Amino acid sequence: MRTAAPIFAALGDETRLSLVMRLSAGGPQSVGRLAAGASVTRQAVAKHLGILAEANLAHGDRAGREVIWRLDPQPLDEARHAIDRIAAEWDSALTNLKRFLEQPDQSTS
Amino acid sequence: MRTAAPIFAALGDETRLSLVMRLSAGGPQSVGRLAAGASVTRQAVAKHLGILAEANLAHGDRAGREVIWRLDPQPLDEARHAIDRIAAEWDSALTNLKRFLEQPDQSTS
DNA sequence: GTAATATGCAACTGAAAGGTTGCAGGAAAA
DNA sequence: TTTTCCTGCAACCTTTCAGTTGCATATTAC
Repeated sequence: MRTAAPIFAALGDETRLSLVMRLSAGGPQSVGRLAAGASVTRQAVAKHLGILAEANLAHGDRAGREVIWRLDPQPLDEARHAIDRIAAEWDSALTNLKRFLEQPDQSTS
Repeated sequence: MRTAAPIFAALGDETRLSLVMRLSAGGPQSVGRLAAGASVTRQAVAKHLGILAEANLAHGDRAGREVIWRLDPQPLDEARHAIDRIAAEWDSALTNLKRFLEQPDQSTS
């Protein structure tokens, strides 16, 4: 579960999240093409892609003189499961609290 | 959608993710109790709680001389929807690619 | 009232993150 | 073979972040 933190951290940057969105919507793309649509330099984009790769969220394959980057969906599942687990436990905690509050106090009988 | 990045960023720290997990599993707790189970100082925990509050993931209510912190589940939903959207578009991109590859080349006929 | 407990605020430090510029190297086009 | 294009590497700068220590404040307990 602690392994989910780096994934969230990788998604927790506006530029990187934008790259992930464009990779998911537009399919595999080269570094240059991704950089052309970004508001930062190509080197900054390359750095962000490297961070996504370290989180196993994406990887690039060389094709001639360009490198094509594509998403890697498994870590997304892990992140989603982490959120699901938090939400589920939180819901059950709320349910337990509600049950506790609604239960008549039996010590007064 | 860009609003999801701060939420991911808030979840992208091990200490904070651990706090979120404990709040979801153990229910509302005071700062001191959360700090007692953490590996960092109470002030560090307080800072992290403040960051979670800025991301609207949690909030604290004063109760006497302590402050009770509880989770705020709505932003979690937003984060989950962001992941769902990425995964959905990614799946459709894969499906389109597969369809393209499997389609017989009609220009050769 | 005094002591103990729980929290908040402020200043400081070290490290990491995001960004840039400049240059080098390899592949493709002329 | 030159020239152009795409990418990687390295150094540097600035800002942010995580964490700490020390002190002040408010509330409960004695």
